[in-house]
Amino acid sequence: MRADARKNRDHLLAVAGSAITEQGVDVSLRDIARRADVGLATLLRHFPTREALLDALLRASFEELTAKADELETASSPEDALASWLRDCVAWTTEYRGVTELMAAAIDDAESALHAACVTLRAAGARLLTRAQSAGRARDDIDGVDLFALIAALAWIGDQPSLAPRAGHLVDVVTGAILTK
Amino acid sequence: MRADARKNRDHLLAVAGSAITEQGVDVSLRDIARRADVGLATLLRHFPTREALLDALLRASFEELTAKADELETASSPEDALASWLRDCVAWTTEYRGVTELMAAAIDDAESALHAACVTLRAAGARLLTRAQSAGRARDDIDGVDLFALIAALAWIGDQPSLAPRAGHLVDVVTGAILTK
DNA sequence: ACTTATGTGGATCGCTGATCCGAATAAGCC
DNA sequence: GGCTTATTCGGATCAGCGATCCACATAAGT
Repeated sequence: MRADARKNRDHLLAVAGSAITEQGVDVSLRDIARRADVGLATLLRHFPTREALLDALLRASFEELTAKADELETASSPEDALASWLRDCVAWTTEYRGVTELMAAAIDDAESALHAACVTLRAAGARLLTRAQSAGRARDDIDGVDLFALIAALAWIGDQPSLAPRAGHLVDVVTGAILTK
Repeated sequence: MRADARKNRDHLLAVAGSAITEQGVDVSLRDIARRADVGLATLLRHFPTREALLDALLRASFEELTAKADELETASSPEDALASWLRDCVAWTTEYRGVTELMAAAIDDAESALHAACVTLRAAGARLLTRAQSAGRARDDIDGVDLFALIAALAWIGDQPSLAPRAGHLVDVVTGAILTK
């Protein structure tokens, strides 16, 4: 990649990061380009879709969450690992308002740039769930997809200004429903 | 209201109903106007915003759900009433893909045309919850807002094509978390 | 310094919802 | 039935969106 292209790409990612943090993932791509002093076409060549931009922007976070799951798998009790990871996932999405929507859409659209990352994340959660179930610490009538749905739904609550204050408590309520006493 | 205006209004509501059922609440207003053989301006004069259109379209459903809550309050046991109403609410939203988003936004935007209906619905749920709590059948650490958030989140799951198949089961899971044994 | 392959961004397209205002028309009156 | 007037209508227009095209600028390799 040419040096100027690399510089534009990095700069765009940085600007997109702040713009999305401020305004949510639905921020106008034209605005991002303007704030980066770059033409809209340039932004769209580096990141052909909004999903591609978010994929580049969130890749590090995704890997972090997946790694965290792996770490918890050996470092904590099955129930603590699951509860803690669930909480981390929900907390993470609050940084990127609206990202839950895109992830839910990406999970069953193999063409989406975010698809792979979402599937990996879901698999990481499924491992923690299976482990807890094997230990008799989580109910057996849910699977990885259910877990992903519940996490996404709780994250969605965190995205709604009116409901966000309850998100933390409701994570506890749902966690209690997943874990067996 | 003039006869032609009334006719246009009713026709628009009917067309909007099918369009939204087919394509979700984000359907283009221009499309609705086209399908109703009417100018876009006419649609927008009758219903100045998408929320106003949905308010007119969903008013009957809202009243039905509220009435159902009132009826259940006397006709069923506290726990059955709550569980059944929760299920009804979630099932209802599946008819109007995307409506959950708008409701969550309307609940803390007093200017929204949907605001009043959402607040009333939330209050109806809160009454059922309080009754179950008084009977010792529901956990005491949640309130009407939490219940609304949970219902909305479950409805949101039902809106996501990839997660919708799990919605029914997850309603049971969450219901189990709300009710005490 | 020159050539070439790469990157850029203004212009444009089709779409969205919002608004304006001249034309059409229903309702009320004589 | 014919006239007047207040209401309603909808084509035209605007600013915004993401997507695409292509003449131009420029970095990289010789």
